[in-house]
Amino acid sequence: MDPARSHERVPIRRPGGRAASVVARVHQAARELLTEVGYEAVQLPDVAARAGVNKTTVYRRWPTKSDLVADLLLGLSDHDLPRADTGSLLGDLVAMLKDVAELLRTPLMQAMVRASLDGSIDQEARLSFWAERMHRSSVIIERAVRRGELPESADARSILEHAASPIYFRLLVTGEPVTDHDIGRFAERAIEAAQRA
Amino acid sequence: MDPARSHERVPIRRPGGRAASVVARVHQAARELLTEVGYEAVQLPDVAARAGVNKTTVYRRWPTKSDLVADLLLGLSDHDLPRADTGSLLGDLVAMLKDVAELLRTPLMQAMVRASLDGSIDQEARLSFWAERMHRSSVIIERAVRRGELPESADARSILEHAASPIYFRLLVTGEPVTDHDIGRFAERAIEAAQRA
DNA sequence: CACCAATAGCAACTACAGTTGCTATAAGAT
DNA sequence: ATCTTATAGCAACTGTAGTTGCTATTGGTG
Repeated sequence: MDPARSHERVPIRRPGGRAASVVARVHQAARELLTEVGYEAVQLPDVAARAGVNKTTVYRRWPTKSDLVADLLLGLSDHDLPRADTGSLLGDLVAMLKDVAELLRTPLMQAMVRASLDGSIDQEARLSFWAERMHRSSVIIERAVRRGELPESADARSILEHAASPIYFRLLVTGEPVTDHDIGRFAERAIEAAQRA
Repeated sequence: MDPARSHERVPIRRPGGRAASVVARVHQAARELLTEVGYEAVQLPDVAARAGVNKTTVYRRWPTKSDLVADLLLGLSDHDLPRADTGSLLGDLVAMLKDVAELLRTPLMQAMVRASLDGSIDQEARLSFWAERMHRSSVIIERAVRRGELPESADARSILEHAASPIYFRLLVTGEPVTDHDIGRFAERAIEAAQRA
């Protein structure tokens, strides 16, 4: 239909020049403030000020605090997940769970999870974010299957969820502490259940 | 030391007359608004208006929204926990988990859990609240032990946490749905693990 | 049935989060 | 180089959340 297909109709007008720098600085400022004063106390004008950016700029891109913080969550990239290869499923799993626990103890992460409760993230994005994260960690399971520690039928997603959810539960909901000993138990439990399947 | 021990020094001046009615009405108004517009959109002045109470009254008792909502959580009484006696551990557990899932799907409960993340509840109160809730549900486990379905050594708290945390995880964190089938699996898994202990 | 302390209502205020319309700038296209 | 469009900055404004000092009720006490 369109003869000049080379430059389509699609508004590819979304460069990464100045805009990118603004986004980066605002994100950074938000992360800092969140860890310093906590979600509740963070104010968009403050974020703007710290980012060295005008208030309006922030408001136009992120109408609410929730939106900004949720955006932060989605921007959480890998480099804080996979983890070392310890040689055993238990070792890998424990290492991963320790990371999870550490992350969940930070005000930043708590704020991000919270923001996602406000519906500032469309359901689809939220689901795919967590799916992606799970997927990244599933190397652990794949390795275990290759080693023969788990049956071929093992479902990575389910195992990881099984092992990790009590940590989320305690750290985010009840506020109870999670010890390394607990983590060991959670990991063992999940492994046993998976082997039985 | 104090001769007139009959009317101590303690400011027992905290009757339950008018004050109680105010508290009740504000709580009610808050609950309604939370379910209608969601945590983020609830504003203390609105709550006051709906409760037919002056703004100042609300602000003086609950300085922030978090405080009010957290208070709501602590006020969550039993009558929505124990549950029917189905005759089997699995049946009881599944019934309980279904209740949990249902509760967690309400904006009200989500708001309350969220507020507890803001540190508006002192850690002690938060812990004892959840401990109490767990304790209430532990009849299920006790009955199972009596029936011989579980060893004497069974730890109610641990079993309940094991079975329930994936539900919290999905409904509060990832946003994934929880089906009745999932609930059945969670319950079975927890029971098997407990029997093995 | 006065008295007293606690707490609710009222009213006036203020500070500042969030909005809006306009101008300036910088990136991409030609 | 020039034109165009998206996006940032600026400045002035507005609504209202949250505060404060004072008065009015109310419920317990002797």
